[in-house]
Amino acid sequence: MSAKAARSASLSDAAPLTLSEAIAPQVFRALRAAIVTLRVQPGQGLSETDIARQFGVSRQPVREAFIKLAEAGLVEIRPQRGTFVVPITSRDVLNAQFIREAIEVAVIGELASRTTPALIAELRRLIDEQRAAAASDDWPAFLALDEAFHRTLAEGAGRGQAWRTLEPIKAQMDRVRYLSFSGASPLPQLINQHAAIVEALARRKRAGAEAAMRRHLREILTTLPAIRAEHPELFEPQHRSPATAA
Amino acid sequence: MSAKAARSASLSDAAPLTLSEAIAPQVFRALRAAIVTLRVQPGQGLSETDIARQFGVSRQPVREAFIKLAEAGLVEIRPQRGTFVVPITSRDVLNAQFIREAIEVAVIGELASRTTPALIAELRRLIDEQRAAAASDDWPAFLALDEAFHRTLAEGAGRGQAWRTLEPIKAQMDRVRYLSFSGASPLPQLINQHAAIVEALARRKRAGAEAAMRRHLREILTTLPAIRAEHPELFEPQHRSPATAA
DNA sequence: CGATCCTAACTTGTATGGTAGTATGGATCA
DNA sequence: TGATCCATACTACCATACAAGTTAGGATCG
Repeated sequence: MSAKAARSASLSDAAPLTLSEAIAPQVFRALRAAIVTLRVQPGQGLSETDIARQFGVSRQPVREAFIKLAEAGLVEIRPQRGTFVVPITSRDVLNAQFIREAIEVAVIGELASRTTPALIAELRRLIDEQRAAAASDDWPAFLALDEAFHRTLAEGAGRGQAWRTLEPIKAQMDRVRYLSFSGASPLPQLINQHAAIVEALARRKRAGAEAAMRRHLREILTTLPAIRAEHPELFEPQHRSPATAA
Repeated sequence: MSAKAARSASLSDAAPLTLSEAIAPQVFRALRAAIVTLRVQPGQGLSETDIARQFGVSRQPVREAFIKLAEAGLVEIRPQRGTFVVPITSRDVLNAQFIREAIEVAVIGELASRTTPALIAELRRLIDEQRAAAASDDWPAFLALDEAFHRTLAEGAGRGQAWRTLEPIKAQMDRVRYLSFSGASPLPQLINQHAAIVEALARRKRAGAEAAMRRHLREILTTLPAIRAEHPELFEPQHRSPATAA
């Protein structure tokens, strides 16, 4: 059909699009997942008409999904020109990390003085499951369990709302995290950091819990350069390397 | 025309709706301003058709504005039922305050070690203007200058992006701040807090600057109960006073 | 051969029509 | 008098049509 450049072959692979829910949010989630898992790569153009055809719906819900993706900073809508997946930029990743660290450290600080044995047990159960996922090298499962771990912390502190506002910001980091499965951060190390956080919480050591969380969340700062070096085509072009051009 | 309950008489008062920009964001900003300044009050219903008529546009851009308002937590879209301005809830205000404090304290902490004389001068200039606004009891001008003060801090720390992500969250607090003009927090006190922050920054006292910012941002926590008592109709009904329900 | 202009095929933005679902008010019946 | 049922008038959501603008490519002219 389209003689244009690389178009994603199939976005609606695992997209049954139930009718019990509005279409627009379903399309949004499907596209976000496709972007975060890099099935559609930075720089690629997304056409409302094209995506609508793939999902078998009209342009309207697709358009609304595009707007939400743009607010999350995953695509850029250029009026009358096109919509494009934005490249990963160190600037955006670092900014997302900064915001996430500020909020999650504050959450863990509050939680240290109001933690309950039930919560500690729940967190330890999640860590056990993470060890199981690591043992079978199931990276997607670990990502989901990691997400559950941090969300449980936020909800335990009564800050579930804060976690929800964090989600669009986290999306900026998720593409990098998805690339980390190549082994940038060994899973046992991440899991041990989780364990250290829970240990400090169990002993109600506020400063210790905050420091442990900070160390954990700064892991991405050390892995980012390696990932960028490994996949330069996914990142924005380097500022100015004097000896590269055509 | 409409025999329904109280409809806002005129939303398009100061809404020329320039053609050089897309309509949807303009409608969004106009509606947000109307909600934040309480020209449309909590509980009030907003109809796509009605608003579209008032602005002289179609329903589509109005719908997109509604979606963005819903993401900011200012309205609630109930499918096939209607869109309603959500009441102010202590829970949401407290949550917004929590997130804002976490981020702004982190920003001021970073800024303490990288501040410049030019930035300090700029901040002091803003404080002078705030004193002038206070002297003439110009509350809207003070609100704008307060916003500029905090934004300048964030941009000075190289965290302008963080400030932008904070904006939709701040909207939750803005309705309360708008009500504060009745004198909940005396302006000189707020300005002195600003001055204390800048003073700590100028002396590069990181802990002091963080503490001063924390004190400043927690001001709303003390004024909130009074404002709620003064305008109970703008807030959600009280949770459960033990002597009312079954 | 080279630069310029113009046409045609895209893009997003907006307007309008139609559909499914919900709330409301009045008529009907016990 | 009271409760129940039903028709009507809303609502948000989706589909489709149109408009405004941009870009790419080919024809034309120098």
